[in-house]
This record gives sequence, C-alpha cells and structure tokens, in this order.
Amino acid sequence: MLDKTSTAPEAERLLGWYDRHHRDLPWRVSPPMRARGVKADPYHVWLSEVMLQQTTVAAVKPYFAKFLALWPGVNDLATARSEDVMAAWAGLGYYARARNLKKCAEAVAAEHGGRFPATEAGLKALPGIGDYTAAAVAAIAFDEPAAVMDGNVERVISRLYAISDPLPGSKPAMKAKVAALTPQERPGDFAQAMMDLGATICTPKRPACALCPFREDCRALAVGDPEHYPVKAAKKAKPVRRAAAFVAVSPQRRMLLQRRPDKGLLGGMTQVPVTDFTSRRDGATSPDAAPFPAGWQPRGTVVHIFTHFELRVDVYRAGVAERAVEDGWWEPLDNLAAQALPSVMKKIIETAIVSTPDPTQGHAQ
DNA sequence: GAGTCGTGGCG
DNA sequence: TCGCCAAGACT
Repeated sequence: MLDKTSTAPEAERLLGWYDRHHRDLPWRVSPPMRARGVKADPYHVWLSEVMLQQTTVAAVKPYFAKFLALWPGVNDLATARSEDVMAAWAGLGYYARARNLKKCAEAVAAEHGGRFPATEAGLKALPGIGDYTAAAVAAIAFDEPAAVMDGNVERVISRLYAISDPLPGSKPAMKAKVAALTPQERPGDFAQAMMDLGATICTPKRPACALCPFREDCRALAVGDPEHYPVKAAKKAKPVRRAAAFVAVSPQRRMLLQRRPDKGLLGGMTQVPVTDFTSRRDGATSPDAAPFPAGWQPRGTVVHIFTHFELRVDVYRAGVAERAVEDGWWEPLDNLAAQALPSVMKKIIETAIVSTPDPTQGHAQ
C-alpha cells in the first residue's frame, strides 16, 4: 500500500521528465515559474480546458487569445452578450460548450463572487464542467490532488498496465490507477505531464517508447505492442443525411440569415435557410423546399462530416428582392465575418457565392 | 449506457 | 483518400 504522503517512483520519473520536456502553452505556468511562486490563473485554466475538450491544441490557441483579449476576466465574460460569445466561438465546434461557458461565467460571477470554487466537487457543479475539467482545474489552478483522466491519460495508463479490457468499461479501473499515482506535491504538473506525455511520446501511432520516462515500467512495452492499447469498443457506421440550403442575396448586397434553436445540433448558431438535417431520403433535393419561391439555381453540393453522421447539402442561390420574413434578417455581405456561422454554413455560403456548379457533382446520384 | 454534439489535421 | 481522433459534457 502506498504511503499517502510519499510520491510513487513513477510519478517522480514523470515529473523529472516534465521539468525537462514540458510544452510551453499560452494558458500554462511553466515549472520554473511555479517554483518562483507564480500561480496559474483559474480563469485561464478553465477557459483553456473547456476549449480543449475534444479539440487540438493548435485549434485552441487563436481562440484562447481572442477570448482573453475580448474578455480578460470571468466577470467580463459573465456580462458579455451571448451573441458575441457565440460569434467568437464560431468554427471551434461543439457549440454547447460556448453556451455552457457563458452560463458558467454567470454562475461564478453571481454565486461565487467572481472566484472559481477551489475544489473538484465545487467545480463539477458548474455548467459545462464534468469529471475531467473539474479535476484538471482543481489540480492545475488549486493544487488539489485530483485524479485527472482524459484521452491522453487513458492511453498512457492502459499501456503502462497493459489493460486489455475495452473502453469505456475499463475507465473506472484506469481512474483508480491514476488516483494511486497522483502525488500530493505538484498534482497539477503531474496531470499536465501525463497529458504532454500522451501528446508527444505515448502517441496513438508509433509511440516514441525509447524516449519515455516509463519505458522501464511499461507493461505494454514489455509485452511488445504498446500501439495495441487502449482497446476500444467497436464503433457504428455513420449514416448519410441530405438537406438543401438556400442562399438568398438582395440587390442591396444583403443575405437572408436565421438563428438556429438553442438546443440541439449547432444550437444558437447562425445559418442560411436549410431543410432539416434529419431527413434521410435518398436522391435529389429540390428548390420546392425553399422558404419562398424564387429563381433558385443549383450551385453544387457540400459534404460535411459530423461526429455521428455525414451531411450532403445541395446548395441553391437566388437573387431576390428583400422581403419581410417570419424568422431571420437581412445581413450585409460585408458583415458576414462577424456572424456566428459554423463551418458547415461557411462552406455552404462559399459554394453559393464563389464556386461554379460542377456538372459531374451535384444532386441526384 | 448509449446517443448526441463540430471541426480540421494527419498517417 | 479516408478513417481516426483531440485536454469530454450532457441526457
């Protein structure tokens, strides 16, 4: 049984490796700075962790900088306009994160005096903060020895102990292993070290085991094939869904836009009029589904891959006189960049405005 | 527990 | 080219 006050030798090796090979990231306080007493800003840690959920470091960096410039503190974000937050998040994906980010900032400002709770349990009670983010913020910003488990840690742990039971079923057992390894001293650096190791050494493909601080400990390496881990349950095939999109442009150079409902796919984001994405009918779409009759011209098909389905959108364009619409508004083309347009909508607009229809592509199969 | 929920980069 | 997946949360 491990003494709670001592640090496991594996953790010592990992922290030593982290001191030499840690990544410098905009939201991170490096080990030398921490040694001088510099604390991580809980707002920075929380903001980066939410952005990093299922998202790469490279994708997050510019968004993190933009958010800090627009809203330097959690109270600024709490009083921001929701539309501005959604527009700033546009392109980063998983838009429920942005809605919950705003809710969380409001809760911190209103219910916690503008300071994040310093415990894992207190953090987890906030919107958009689950098991991982609560543990990460608690460990990194508040030095709480919380067991941080993300995809990187799952990969490292599954290899270190050669866990052959498939995820997600094996997750509780893995978390117990992490908890046993997490040191009382420097728990935040330990968590970040595990993730850096997973991102740079213990990678999904071709891990650099010769450079790994766990190379003498790793059961999977001893057996011979670390790349085989972690074992995951088989995944289902993506269904294909079809839709039609209608890009209406007026002589005043304005485009008809709408706001999607707050819940569900692309919730709260901006769109051009589209048929729903749930229709699974095969074959061609038609301009009959447009919000109003006009000279709708086919402009091509946009294919966009979501997490659990593939969407093929036939794009139609028409020049139309501006008219009153039940839901929606006419937005100047020069101001489209400031809208909360998800990537699939930018593709659709691009296809409608710029590209030439390709006779070999298109609607019907 | 199994579905839902984006996007872009990479081997 | 295309499947895989990257610091998950919520229902």
